[in-house]
Amino acid sequence: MAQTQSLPLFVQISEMLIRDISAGRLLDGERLPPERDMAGQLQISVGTLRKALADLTAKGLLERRQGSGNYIRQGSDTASVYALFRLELIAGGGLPTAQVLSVATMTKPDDLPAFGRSDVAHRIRRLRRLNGQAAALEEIWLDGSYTKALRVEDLSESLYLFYRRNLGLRVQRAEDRIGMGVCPDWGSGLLGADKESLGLVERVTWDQDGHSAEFSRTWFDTDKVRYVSRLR
Amino acid sequence: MAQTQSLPLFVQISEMLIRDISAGRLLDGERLPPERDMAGQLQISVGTLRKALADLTAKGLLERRQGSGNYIRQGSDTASVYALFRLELIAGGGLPTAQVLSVATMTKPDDLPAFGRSDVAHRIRRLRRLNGQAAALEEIWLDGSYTKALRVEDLSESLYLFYRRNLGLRVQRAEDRIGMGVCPDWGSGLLGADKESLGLVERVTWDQDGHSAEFSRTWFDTDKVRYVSRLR
DNA sequence: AGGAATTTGTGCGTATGTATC
DNA sequence: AGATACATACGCACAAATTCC
Repeated sequence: MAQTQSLPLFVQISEMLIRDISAGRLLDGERLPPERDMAGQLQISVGTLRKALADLTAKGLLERRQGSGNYIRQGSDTASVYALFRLELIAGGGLPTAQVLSVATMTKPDDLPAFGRSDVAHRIRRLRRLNGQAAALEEIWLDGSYTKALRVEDLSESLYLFYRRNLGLRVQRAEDRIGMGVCPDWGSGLLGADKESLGLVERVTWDQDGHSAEFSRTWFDTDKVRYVSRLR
Repeated sequence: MAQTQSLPLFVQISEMLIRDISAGRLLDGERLPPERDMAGQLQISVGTLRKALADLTAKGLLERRQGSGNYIRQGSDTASVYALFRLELIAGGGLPTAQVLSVATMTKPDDLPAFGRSDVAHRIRRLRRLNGQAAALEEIWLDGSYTKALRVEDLSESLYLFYRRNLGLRVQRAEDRIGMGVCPDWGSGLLGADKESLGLVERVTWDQDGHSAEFSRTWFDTDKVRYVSRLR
């Protein structure tokens, strides 16, 4: 099992299992083979497998029952397994898409809280939709230490996928502050009927090394949309 | 290292370190001894110590740097280390206290979402304060499967401590839904000036076995208070 | 600049405890 | 009560990152 210059073995196993769940090869409620058997099939040690399974548990995809077995727990959304937070329609669900409005790089304005290790940051403004309907405005400040430049065409639908694949940045932890706020100038009109007051979530995220990576604000109409955060 | 009928060793170590941080015996930025030395001092194996340290990392209290060392990262709030979520004054901080208004046990009303394994639930209503000032109303529905009866005098300041110590219930995961709502009848007047609309967080929590344990609603004045959730 | 020493990360194997079936 | 299966704990070897000289 030599595996230099690739991801750690337990990460490979964990991601393989996540793919199996996403693809429907492992179904909700299904029981996995005993750890020793499974480790034997995969040609890895029990300890390594256990580390991969602990990862799935942390993501809420697995339930481990001592004396019983390991059971797949497929969350409501398999697509956004990596997502710690999501927007959803009050009615429930909604297909999420995101449209990048602008990207800019500048020295951090004074009204931002302290985060990251650089004086500069990339500002990403997005309009997020659910089932095609405008649902929220988002302004993300990514610390300048991860990349020098950022272009609109770099950004795929999933920011976190881009962060991970292109910048080597993995978001490990986040803190949300929930309150109300007024619609920013640049977003006026984009959310439909103008409201005096919108739901506002301010978020700071941290990377795999414990450094704060992003500060972001998300404005949304609380009559149409809910903001869901998954904690552990 | 026999340790029957007490908490696992790695949990004991983790909690000891958290107490050390809270008490100021370990300061922000401080570097811990090498793992092997530390394990030797504590008379435990390196693997066990590593599990405790992983726990601190997950809580955002430690930064581990390969080839360098383990560094204390003291969050803004040392007191509520166990908390996944907290209320704070917009100005920042505030000493949290909670006053139980009522406890009742009944079959679950229809307007609750599906959670837990029992048909009955305990309803706990609390008034939460910050620096003595009324900050939020809270209605918690605890699934009936954890205990038959619940009395006001059972409940300590920290519900989660009570859950763990008396009910064997450890909250492992939670999901918050953020929106707006109107003040419930039973709480009118308690939050001071009547508002048309309050911040509302609906929360479902899961126990160590992956069963949903609680459903709760928290109402708060978004002009005075912010709701903070810590994700991982 | 570069190599050695230090320190954490990964992976393996094993023994024993404890919950479930 | 016995078998099964996960949980905890120990120890070792080597890899990778950092630091120091």
